[in-house]
Amino acid sequence: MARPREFDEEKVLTLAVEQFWERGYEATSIRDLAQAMGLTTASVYNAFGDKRAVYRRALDFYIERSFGDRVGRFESKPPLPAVKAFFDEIIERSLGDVKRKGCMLVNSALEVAPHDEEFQRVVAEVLVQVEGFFLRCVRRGQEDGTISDRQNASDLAGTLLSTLLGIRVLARTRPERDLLEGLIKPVLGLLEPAVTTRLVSAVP
Amino acid sequence: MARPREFDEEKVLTLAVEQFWERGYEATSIRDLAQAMGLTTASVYNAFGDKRAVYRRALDFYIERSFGDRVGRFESKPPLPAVKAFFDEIIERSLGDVKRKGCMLVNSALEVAPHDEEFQRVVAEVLVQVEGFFLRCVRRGQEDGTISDRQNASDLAGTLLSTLLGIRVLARTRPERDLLEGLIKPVLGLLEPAVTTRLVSAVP
DNA sequence: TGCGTTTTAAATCAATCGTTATAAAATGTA
DNA sequence: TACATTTTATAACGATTGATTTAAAACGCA
Repeated sequence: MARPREFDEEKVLTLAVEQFWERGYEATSIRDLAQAMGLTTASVYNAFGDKRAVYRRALDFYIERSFGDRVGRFESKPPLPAVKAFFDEIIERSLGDVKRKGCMLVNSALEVAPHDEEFQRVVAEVLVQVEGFFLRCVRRGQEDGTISDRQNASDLAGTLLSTLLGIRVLARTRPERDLLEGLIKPVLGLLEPAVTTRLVSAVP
Repeated sequence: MARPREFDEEKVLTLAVEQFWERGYEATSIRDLAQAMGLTTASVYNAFGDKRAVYRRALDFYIERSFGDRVGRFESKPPLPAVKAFFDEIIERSLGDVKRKGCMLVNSALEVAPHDEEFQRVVAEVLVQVEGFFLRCVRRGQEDGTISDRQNASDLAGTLLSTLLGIRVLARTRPERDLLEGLIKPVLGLLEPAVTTRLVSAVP
């Protein structure tokens, strides 16, 4: 019926993600983008619409790739190891981030979302999902006694979420292993059941 | 000797901060900037150099105004109340941020610093200073017994720093009081001395 | 009151911005 | 094989970008 596309949409979207992720929205021109995707500007506009639409698709693609499977992958583990493994992976990813791209969701939360309602909604939804993952972990752990119940589960989930975001920002300018691995220790200690409390009731 | 400036440097820098803070570096054109500062583009270039130089001066001005006095203001308080008051103020500032500008230092940590060595150094230095403030608070508290010593002081300082950055990011898309005030509770709980431990040693 | 100097204002520079025509190339279907 | 349709490549659109030029305006000092 018509001339077929010469490119694979997933492939060029991966390249678009790479470009926007590294340089951000404003600092990436359509020509930068087209070159990174291996397309002409005409093809970009024909296939995706305008620049904002490409960014939208790229961000969705990034979110799907970064949060879609990961949550499920950790949720099969016991609660405390799940949280620990989650942060271990984030720290390793941050330390291995030679180009200092950080997390594209955090980047768009600061550059794009504040001036664009739609992106604000998208980012907020993902943050709610991540918070939900933490909340389910904490609840499960508090029920089976593997996570301390001295603190409210919702509060703890919020603490974990803000810690995650904090690491992502901090690693952007100070990707130091000691700093990142050190700061996570007290947070994980917060989750561990208090042995001292058991000792008290065991003494008499 | 020559024609005097018609503007006050501090005043126009305050306006430049406002513009860069709200829109970021890339999304702010020289004409946006000049208009916000109430100057012509020629005056901007004559007085400051190029766009990057204006941003540099604006960021320095912001840092001085935001971190310069604040640290000293809290450091006169007892350690735990100092940390608590610091976060209370950050939360109130975040919730009152109608324009969702967030923290200009965090913004530049993500938009400018990754692609500019000089700004990377500037941002990193401020983060080290804030970490130092937290570290001094924790150390003082651990010495006089008002802050728990179950966790390493450096680790705790890192946790507080990442929590601060996390709040700044989170509030940008989800400025919800319950969320922010909730997440800070476990972090402060982390600092409080453990009453149970004292009970254990008091029993025999 | 001029002189030297700097800041202003206005216009303009080439380059790049996001976006779109135009027409050739490439397909399935008739 | 010719037609209808879509994707390509190339070029160009007006607008805006960061930055500069030119000349008038405004001072201190001689």
